[in-house]
Amino acid sequence: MDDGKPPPEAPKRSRIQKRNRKRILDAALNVFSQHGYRGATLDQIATEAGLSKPNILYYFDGKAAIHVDLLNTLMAEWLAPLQEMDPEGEPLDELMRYISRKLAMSHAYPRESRLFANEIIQGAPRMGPHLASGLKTLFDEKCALIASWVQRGKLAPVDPGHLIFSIWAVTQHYADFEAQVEVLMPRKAETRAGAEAHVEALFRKLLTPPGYSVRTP
Amino acid sequence: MDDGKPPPEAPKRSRIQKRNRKRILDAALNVFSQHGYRGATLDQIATEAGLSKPNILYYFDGKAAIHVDLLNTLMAEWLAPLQEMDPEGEPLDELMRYISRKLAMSHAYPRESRLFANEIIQGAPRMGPHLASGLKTLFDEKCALIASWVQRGKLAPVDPGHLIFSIWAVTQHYADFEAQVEVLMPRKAETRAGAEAHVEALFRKLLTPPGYSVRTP
DNA sequence: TCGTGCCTTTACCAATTGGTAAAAAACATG
DNA sequence: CATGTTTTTTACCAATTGGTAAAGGCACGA
Repeated sequence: MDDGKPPPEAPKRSRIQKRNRKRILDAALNVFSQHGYRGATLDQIATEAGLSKPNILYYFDGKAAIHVDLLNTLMAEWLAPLQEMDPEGEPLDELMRYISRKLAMSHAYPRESRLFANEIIQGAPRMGPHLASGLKTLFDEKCALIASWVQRGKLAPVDPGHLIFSIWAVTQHYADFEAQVEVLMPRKAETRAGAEAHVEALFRKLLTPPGYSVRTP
Repeated sequence: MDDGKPPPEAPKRSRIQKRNRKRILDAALNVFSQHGYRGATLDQIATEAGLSKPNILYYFDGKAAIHVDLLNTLMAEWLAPLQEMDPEGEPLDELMRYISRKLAMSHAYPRESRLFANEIIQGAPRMGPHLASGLKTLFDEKCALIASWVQRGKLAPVDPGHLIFSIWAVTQHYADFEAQVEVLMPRKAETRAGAEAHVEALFRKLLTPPGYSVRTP
């Protein structure tokens, strides 16, 4: 695959460039995550960034380039928790820790979650290759790892792929459907703690292998 | 609330009107569900419907009206399974049946699911009232029902609100993130059966109360 | 045959879209 | 302060946007 951005080569950006690029990306994250690619406008991004439209096009090669930049950055950070699931660790602990980190990320970075959701809902037109290469590899690798854990009896029998899907679904739901959650469950502080407990219980019950240290003998 | 459309009064639409309105709504469902409200264009809807743009505006009072019509229709059908969860039935059966129906709907109506997802992700700007009134009432009612089931020991202790959220999240995920699922799990026929089994196991394990007819004594 | 009411098209609009050219301003550095 | 470079603004542009006005078509009963 081609890298749109050069991490090994020197980006050598001036102070001003770094500051303004960050402003633009932050504004674009707001706008893209709320309206999707086509629904977002450069004028809106410019206004939100406090810059003029031509000035934005001085820093980025067009609307698409901003979107791609956001998506690239996002993917790397987004997949880190899954990547760090340790084959050497205790299987149930590793999975529960992954779930917990994923849920925490949804709470901390709801805009990123919605940006990603928007792109996927629209059929991933600007991210298809990204998915098929990087994500697919990681997904398959971790599926195999989970399958081996199941085989060794360290986890209850479970379909690894669908397990990962349901983890993503449940955790990201709190970010992507925030508007709905807030209407239906207005007390915010409680919601977060409740979500954590619920998600923890949901997956612990699913994954705990039979006869694994029953709490009520 | 005000009704945009008159269900009690006679809609009295001609053959042609019924046919063309259906065409327009179907085309609009495609476009809105893929691009969100702002990303959708009347020209695109018109082309997909096989009609001219002014002709579309002969049947609907503008882009917003089409969107609202779709959303109204959607909400009614979308909530039916939850509505039909029977207070008199066997709790675990009722919930598992609801989950199964919800998953089936996501498979059968992915466009509707994505239309709804798009609207919520964007902060539900054209559906806030709808959520706060109709949905909230139903949600609270069913939460109370589930809570009473838990109280009677018919279900394992669970937060009803978060339970419903996780049911929505997991089931809708297969529709909303279809593009991702298809990349990561290419064999389609198996995916559907696997999803059903996984979701069933996930929630059955969560909800089955302690000592409820253990399969492996 | 002629209306008449429903449907469709043609020809427009003003506003907004992503994007450009080039001048002007700000900045850095000798 | 003079000079070259980086950044920002001004003034545009063609294409697309949602929407309108008005003229045509079309079926159908009197």
